[in-house]
Amino acid sequence: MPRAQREEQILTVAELVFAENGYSATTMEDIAERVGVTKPLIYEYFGSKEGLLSACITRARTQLREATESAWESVGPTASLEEVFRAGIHAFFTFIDGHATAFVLIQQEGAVASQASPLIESIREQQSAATVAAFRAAPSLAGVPETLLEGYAEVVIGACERLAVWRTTRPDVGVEDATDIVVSSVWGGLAALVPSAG
Amino acid sequence: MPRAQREEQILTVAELVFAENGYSATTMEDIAERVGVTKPLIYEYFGSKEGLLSACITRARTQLREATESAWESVGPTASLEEVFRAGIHAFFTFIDGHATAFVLIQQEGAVASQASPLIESIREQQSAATVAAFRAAPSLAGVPETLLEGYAEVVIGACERLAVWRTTRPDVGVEDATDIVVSSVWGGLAALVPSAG
DNA sequence: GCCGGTAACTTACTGATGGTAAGTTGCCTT
DNA sequence: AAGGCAACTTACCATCAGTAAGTTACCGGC
Repeated sequence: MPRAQREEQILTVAELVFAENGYSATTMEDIAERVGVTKPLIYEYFGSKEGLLSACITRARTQLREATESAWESVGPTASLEEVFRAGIHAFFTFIDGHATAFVLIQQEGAVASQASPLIESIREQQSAATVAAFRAAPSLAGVPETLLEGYAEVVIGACERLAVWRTTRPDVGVEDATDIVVSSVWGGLAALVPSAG
Repeated sequence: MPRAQREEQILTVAELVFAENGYSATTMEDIAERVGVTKPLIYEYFGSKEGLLSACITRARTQLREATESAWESVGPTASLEEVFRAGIHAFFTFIDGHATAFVLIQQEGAVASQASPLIESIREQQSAATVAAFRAAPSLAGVPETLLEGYAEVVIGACERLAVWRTTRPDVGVEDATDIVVSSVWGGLAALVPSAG
């Protein structure tokens, strides 16, 4: 099997096993066995156990960001800032619903090495940057200082991630409900930034 | 040395070492050596490596919650809901500023066992519960449904934790700035809940 | 249609480390 | 003094991350 394809396969299996058993309880042989190869091949491709986790998280975070960006784009150019805002949040919760293992994995970020693996951190920043870019694209937010915009983006992302965790213990809270909670709690503050409207 | 005292000492060292090197890169002997005891004693007291991490996280989260609650209490009974709200958030960021290792540790939660170890999860819930209780104590929020209140609490906590991470790469953003960002982005939504005012 | 090379993959191993069994020391109570 | 328990150690095992040294099979060039 060609390398690229095998790597994808390993990542998929690893994501599942890491999410099921947790990082430290998972052995490289568990993963190798379920893929149908032997350990050294995985080391050849990913370097180390942490490297494998990093690769899994990077892929999951990239998928998450792409899902969000795609929602922003598909909302149409005539949409109001609030519509764009809501669409992104809705896409976030929808993605989590369909990729539970990926999300469990993202929470295992802390398991990876000390000096916050710069790779992981850069991927994380990409999502903040994308959110900031979405804000900045809105003409109504033109005059708002960059730092404030970044702070708001972090607030929204933090709120979404935490609510996603909360939702795993509250099956009665659907995607729409979660979206409503985020929008209604944070939208007011964001709207207050735009000079003209409220 | 009496057990209770030794346990505190071990927790303090472990918190430091885990925060410095990350969970999987630290060995039990690293910790034992820096404490000045041998491995089996730590196992006697904390059961396992994960047990030790759990104990560290539990202590750190408890301290964090207590700092927040204490701020709520000391704000006085005549304070408005907004003042209470702001005081809690301010206390949060102040605590993080003074306990960097504890906070790095809290982010390592994901490193601990599979299906979110019930112990860790219960500690996490304590903070949400405390925040909800603070909301509920406000007469103006009397009629708001419980689920919504819980959702808002999660939003605020998520926003604060994420901003705290962000702040580690933005030294120019002080405690006051971070507090302002959270209050200004989320307060509007919370205020909208109270029937009479806006 | 053989042949050199490389990509995909394996067997067989090592060292580190999480975890444990079986003590040893010393204080504290009776 | 004796008994017992709490604090702590030495010496060990088993597992698992990581590696060295191959082996197989495909693929391009002559």
